[in-house]
Amino acid sequence: MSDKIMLLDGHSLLNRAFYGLPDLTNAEGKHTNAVLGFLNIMLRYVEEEKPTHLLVAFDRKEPTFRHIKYKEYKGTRKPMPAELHEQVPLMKEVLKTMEIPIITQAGIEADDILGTIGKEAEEAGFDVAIVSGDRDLLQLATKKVKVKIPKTKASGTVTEDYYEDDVRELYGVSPTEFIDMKGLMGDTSDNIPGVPGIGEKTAAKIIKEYHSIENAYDHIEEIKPARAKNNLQEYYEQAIMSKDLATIKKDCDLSYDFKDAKIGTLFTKEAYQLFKELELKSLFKYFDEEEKEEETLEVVTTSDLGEVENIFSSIKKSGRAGLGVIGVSGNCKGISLTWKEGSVLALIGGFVTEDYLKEKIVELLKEGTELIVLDYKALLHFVEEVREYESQIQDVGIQAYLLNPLQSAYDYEDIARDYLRQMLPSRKEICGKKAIEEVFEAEEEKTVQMAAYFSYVPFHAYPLVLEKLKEQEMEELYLTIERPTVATLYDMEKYGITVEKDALKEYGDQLIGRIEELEQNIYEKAGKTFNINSPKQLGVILFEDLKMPFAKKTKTGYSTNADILEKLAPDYPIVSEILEYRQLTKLKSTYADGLAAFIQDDGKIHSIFHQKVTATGRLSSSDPNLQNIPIRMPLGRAIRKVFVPDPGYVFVSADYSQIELRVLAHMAGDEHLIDAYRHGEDIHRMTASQVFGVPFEEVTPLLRRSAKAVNFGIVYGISAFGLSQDLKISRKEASDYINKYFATYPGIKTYLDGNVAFAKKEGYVKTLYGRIRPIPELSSSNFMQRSFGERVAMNSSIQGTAADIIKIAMVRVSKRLQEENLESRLILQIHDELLIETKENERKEVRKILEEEMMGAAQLKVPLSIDIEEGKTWYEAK
DNA sequence: GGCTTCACG
DNA sequence: ACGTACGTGAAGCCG
Repeated sequence: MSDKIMLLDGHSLLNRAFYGLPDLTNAEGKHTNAVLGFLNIMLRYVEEEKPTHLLVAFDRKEPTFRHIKYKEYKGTRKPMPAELHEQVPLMKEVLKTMEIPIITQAGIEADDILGTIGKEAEEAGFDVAIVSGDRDLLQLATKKVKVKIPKTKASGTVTEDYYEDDVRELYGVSPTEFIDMKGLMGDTSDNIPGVPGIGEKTAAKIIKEYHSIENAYDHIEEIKPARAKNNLQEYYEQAIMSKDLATIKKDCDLSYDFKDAKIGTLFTKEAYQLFKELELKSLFKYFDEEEKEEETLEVVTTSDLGEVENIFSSIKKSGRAGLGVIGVSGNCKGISLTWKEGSVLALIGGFVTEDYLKEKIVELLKEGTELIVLDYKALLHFVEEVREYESQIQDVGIQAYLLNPLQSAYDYEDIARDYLRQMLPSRKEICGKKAIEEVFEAEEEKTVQMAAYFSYVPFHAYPLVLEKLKEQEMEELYLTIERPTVATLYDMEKYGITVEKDALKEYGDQLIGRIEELEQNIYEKAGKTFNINSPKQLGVILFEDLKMPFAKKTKTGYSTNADILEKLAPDYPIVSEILEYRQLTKLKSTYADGLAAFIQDDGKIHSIFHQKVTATGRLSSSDPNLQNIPIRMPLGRAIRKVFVPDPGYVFVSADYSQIELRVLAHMAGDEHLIDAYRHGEDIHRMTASQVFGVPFEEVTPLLRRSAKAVNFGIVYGISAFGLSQDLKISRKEASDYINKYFATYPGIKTYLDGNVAFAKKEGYVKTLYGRIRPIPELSSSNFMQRSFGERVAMNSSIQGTAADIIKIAMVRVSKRLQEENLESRLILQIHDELLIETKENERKEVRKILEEEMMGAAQLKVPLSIDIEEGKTWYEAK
């Protein structure tokens, strides 16, 4: 069997892959989708074609186009997006590690390289396969040279293979005649002019008959139709030039050696290292264990009590240990400890009881050991007593979140990847959906490894993470705000909030009747039954069956959201009923039924508060989300009546008044806005008065509402379009409002612009307390993404600073409650609001604490102000 | 699992 | 010309 060489068109394939795959980046923000796509195509073909030799041709530098002068002349040359551009050198590096030769040569384009090597390889007796995303390469097909064109589709990559005969079959001409055809018909995408008036049909007909432009010209009188004849006569020189432009050279002077193209292992150690760095996990399967050098941790799992005690005393001596708790929230299956290079202890099952483990952990802390964990709050759920030693506990998960809040997770495999540059199998990969015990029974070895990672990773990552935290000046933020917040959240989770189950059930039942009534009315008016909950079906009913006008937006169908339906409601009674139906079913499914499912045996809901989720530093809540309980509409608001305090307690709630605008006033240092707040003005009315040029007393409710929307818009990163949508006014008007606003508060404009400029330069924005939010979108080549990045830059330091202040307030309030030995406790945080379950006789004291600690949480250039309310239910306390 | 919609700040 | 307000989580539909 003869040797087979596969020649790849580097830029063309990268290009294909880039546009065929969704964006993908590694932890450092390097874009990798084109590289991955390229490799997937290449490896698949290596598998299918089994070539003995492989090489890749690249253009010299930029993706030079074949006919660059025309491109530039016409100004149609699109620059390569930066996200793709940066992947070109990366791709070359990858190929180098796989020992695949790259051929580039000054002044010679990639397809000429492919043409030349293809021909020379054929002459040397190789079977040849040329891979490119560019159909122009078809002219290189012969009986022995196959051209492969991959097509990246959503369903996967489909390939078209062309030998000489396949080209003939498809176009009716030979590959070389294909060039002549192009010379006649031209190619707008390549800016080959061709002959005016001759398209694909005519060109094919002429070349089929005369086989070349020159020969056709010799028989010019015979050419039909007349238009083609005349134009060919007139544009003959242009046709010849076009043909020349379209011709891929096969006689370039290249220096290369087929020997270098001989395929080696491909999957070298170096390649594995690089793939690891790029986080191309899906390619790991190609490597042998040898290249992976997956170091398994040496883990001690002793069943000798004496040995365990010995180890604990050497941990105490070392002063620091990584600690992992294995199990789910409080239900501990074991722990692992890492206390020096290469020493890991996993204690799972066997003689170790939960109480024994808890005791040992507290003992370590008592003797001054610093414990490094991935999730301090989880540790608290296991051993609450550790809170007394908070200064000795480091939460690497939170530290990693502060360094990059954009990640989706901060599990051990994430920290190991980002800071230790190790790709560890995740818990999910090891256990799947199974419970730990189950896996432990079947695969003890693996479980022990995983357990070890839980302490190994934080222990080894901590020094690195801490150093970066210091570099970024966020250590204080961590020590004074984030770490103390952990125990506060733990308390809120543990206390929970009582929900009256029966009352909730009744609330839900009372919705059913009306929902069914609406359902029947809607079916009747629609003339048929359908699933009202399906936006797709609903869209068809409204905009096709009932022929309602301007079915405006669409992506996967008609848009049927509340904004659109509200516009239709006045003219179509069915739409009002749909809106009401939507409202009621939301209340029923998400709140009535949804909340009921979370009520525990103690009659309470213990939702989870997340500290490592949001990009801005806010908290989030889940299972269930108690931060989005209805309040805006009366019927929804009523659900708050089922949230009640323990007997002998009341709810006291305190919310910051316009904290984000006040933060903005402070950070921007705008004199006018600061003055307004210092005088305790109604800020929206004030804004209306100044922006619309009306005396303060004469501001109408409508004007005030508009001004309020503008104030909101400013905080969100104002855009004329967004404001116009919100106020249902024209873009022009919205734009006028914005301009007037900035004229009124020039300091705000300067600040926002400065913030965007800073973000563009540094790649992130900062809050008042030093929290960062990276904004990778700002360097995107996509207009939409970049604009988004600008809005984010304007919003994040405001939202983030407000979040910082509220966290400070939470910690201060909790501390006061504890210090003063009160029985009242903080049970919820809803972004700008704190809810305190307050002992009846502590109401006065609690109000005082809230005022002092919330208002005193930050010293801004404007006062912080809060509103306090209280009641026997959450409904009343608001 | 992605998309839509909608509840909150 | 591009097609959006910022930040979340949950439910239901549908390929």
